[in-house]
Order: sequence, then C-alpha cells, then structure tokens
Amino acid sequence: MKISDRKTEIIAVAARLFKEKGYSAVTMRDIAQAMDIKAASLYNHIQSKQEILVLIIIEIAEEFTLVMNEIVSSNLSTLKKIERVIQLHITITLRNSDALACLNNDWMHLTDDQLSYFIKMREDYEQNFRKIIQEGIQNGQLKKSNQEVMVYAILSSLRTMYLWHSKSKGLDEKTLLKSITSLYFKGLEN
Amino acid sequence: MKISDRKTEIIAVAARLFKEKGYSAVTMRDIAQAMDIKAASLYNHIQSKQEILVLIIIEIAEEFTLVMNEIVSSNLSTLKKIERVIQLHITITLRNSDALACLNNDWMHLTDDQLSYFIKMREDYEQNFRKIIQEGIQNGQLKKSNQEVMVYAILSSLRTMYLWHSKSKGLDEKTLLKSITSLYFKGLEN
DNA sequence: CTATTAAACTAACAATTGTTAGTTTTAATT
DNA sequence: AATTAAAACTAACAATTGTTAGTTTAATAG
Repeated sequence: MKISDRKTEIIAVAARLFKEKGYSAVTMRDIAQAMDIKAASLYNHIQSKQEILVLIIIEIAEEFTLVMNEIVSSNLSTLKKIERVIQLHITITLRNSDALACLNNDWMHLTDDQLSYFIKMREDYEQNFRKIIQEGIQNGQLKKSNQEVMVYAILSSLRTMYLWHSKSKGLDEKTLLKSITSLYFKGLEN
Repeated sequence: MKISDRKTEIIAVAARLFKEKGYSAVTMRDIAQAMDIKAASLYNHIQSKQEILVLIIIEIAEEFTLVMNEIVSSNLSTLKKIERVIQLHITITLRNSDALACLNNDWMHLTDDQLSYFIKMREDYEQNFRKIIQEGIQNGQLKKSNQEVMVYAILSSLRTMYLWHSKSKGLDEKTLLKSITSLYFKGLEN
C-alpha cells in the first residue's frame, strides 16, 4: 500500500516540527499551518496524530535493526563492524535528521504494541552492539576497558549526531566517517 | 531568599516527571498527583509551570558555566582540563540526572529572557570547550584531527550520560571517570 | 486558648486540544 | 458538459489544560 505524496509531506513537516518542540508541544493546528491548510484537512490523509508519530519512528527503527543485524552476522573484523555501525548512523542522520530527532526524543509517546515493539528493537540493537564490543575485547582487537562505558559512550554520541552534524561546515559524509572512526579508535591524545 | 522545602520537593518531583515524558506532556495535575495533593495546591508554593522549568534548568546551567570558566582559565594541561570537564559532567549527572535530562530535552520551552540567557550560556560553554581542544591541538597534546568532531562527539556523549550511567552496575564515580577518560584519550583500539 | 499563618481543599474559568460531521471547492475522467 | 473522487473548508464537540478565587484545615506562636 503506497503512501500518498500528501501524506508523506505531512509526515515530513510534522517531523521537522517535532524536532523543534517535541511531539507533545506540537498541535495539529501547528502542522496544518505549516502546510497552509486547516487542521481538519489533515484527517483526509492521516488517521490521527499518533499515526504520524508511529510512521516517523518505526520506519527508521526498523532500518537500524535491519542493518545492524547484517553487520553483526557478517564475518568482518571487529573494527570494520564498528565502522559499519558508525556509517549507518551517519547515513541516516544525513538523510533524515528530523525523524531521527523524533525517534530519540519522542519514542516514549508511542503506545501499546508500537511502544513495546520499539523498545524491543532498541534493546536488541544495543545488545548487538554490545556483542560486537565484547567480541573485540575477547579477540584482542579492542582494549580491555569497561565494556558498558564503551557501548554507551559511543552509541549515545552516534545517536545525537543530528544535533551537531550540520553546525560545522565542510563536513561531508566521508570526512565525518574518517574523523569519527579515528576519534573512537585512536582517541584524542597524540 | 531561601526556597522552602515544599517548593524544592515540587521541583524535584517535576524534574523526575519531565525526564520521563518531557515538559509539555506533564500536566500540573500529574505533578500534584505525584505529591498526593491537588493541582491548585501547587500554586501556594510556585508561581507557574514555567517557573518550575526555569528553576530546574537555570541552576544547573549556571553551575556548568561557572565550573567550565574555572577550568578554561586555569593553567592545567590540556588533558587535565578535559579530564576536569568529564569530571564535571559526571558529578552533575550522578547528583541530579533528572534536572540534567530536563535541561537537555526541554530547554526550548524556556521563554524570553530566560531562553536567550540559557542559549548564551550554552554557546559560551561550547566555545570554552572548543578553546580547550584548539589549544591542545596547537600545543601538540591532541591529534590534528577534525576539531568540531572532537568537540561535539565528546560533548554530546557527556551530555547524554544520564541516559545510561545507571544501567550498568558497579559504575561508581571513579570507575566512570577512569573509563571515560581512557576511552576519549586513547580510544577503543588495542 | 487564641490568633495567625501555611498549606491544603473545592469549584470553576477561559483557552486549547485532538477529532468529527457535513459541506464546498478543486481536479481528473468519462 | 457531466460525473466522480480527492482534498480542502466551516463549525463544532468533549476533554484537558494552566490557573484563579474563595474556603477550610492544620500547624505554630503569643
């Protein structure tokens, strides 16, 4: 079932507004005004405010899940796997930072099935990343430092890239990947 | 002017709720219920919902500003300065993670003077951290990698520590500091 | 005991919320 | 030109929002 152009437009506009003020602070009238129509007209295209949130978040969450599964079950080296995870975050951040911001800040406003579905995906994602780090420590490719700190310090940094990637100019996809991998792998110190 | 115990309590309860659902999604009735009183009773202690937000955010923002200024104008080595910044984030995260979450997610719901005051502090804070990194690159203590990536990758990771520090057990203040500094300074790679 | 103050209460307000019903306009197809 | 379908509109709804006014209870001080 193809999603109509107008619906896609609504989702994009909503994501942008949600990024700025958060899901709860954005009203249907806000979204409508940003599209130069009345709030009631939105309901010709979408079922509810909730549906917009779901469509924004779940699609991206599923993409993360899919690619992460591929990376984990590949036979790349640990460092290459981590580089692929970084690449994944960069790609999605550059393509759809609004939706990513929404996923990060508003996932708790999902309800029922969708909420537990999302939480499950997020837990699996973290568990997969933990597995990569763990393997790396065991096979000697990574330092024997605190595993959880490695996992979360890096993940939280990747997850909030949407907050700053556009602030510094001249940061194309390749430069970003090189700089970040260098930082995580070799650190700041000279 | 001393803040009454009851007012402090309201602020603490509100911060916890704001952390869970965000400022906009939490109602005065939610806060009241969490304190086993009625919403109207809150107004014996606070002036408005906005005031609660301001009190939560500004105090912490000022503390960050204050300590960061001390660090920048000290004559410590670059690495020691960075370690102090990490220490600062750890201290505040452990002491008041609710307020920190609120600062991170709900600062945009500040208004007028307070909003610009906050933004100014945040910009100064980033500029100060940037200065530390810059110095370090110039005096050879840090690698000559992309400065902005260093600044924001580390800052964003420190800022979201409240999301995970409690998840992994046995992470006391000292272990946390050692693990994080090791990760940022020397990286993952063995 | 009395007076005073702090802090709770009930009841209600005006504004805003997501959403629906019914209608008109616009665009596309026959 | 007539018909149909898509997408906008107006008007309104019930619920919820932050907040106020006025009142009662609980605690404290003289």
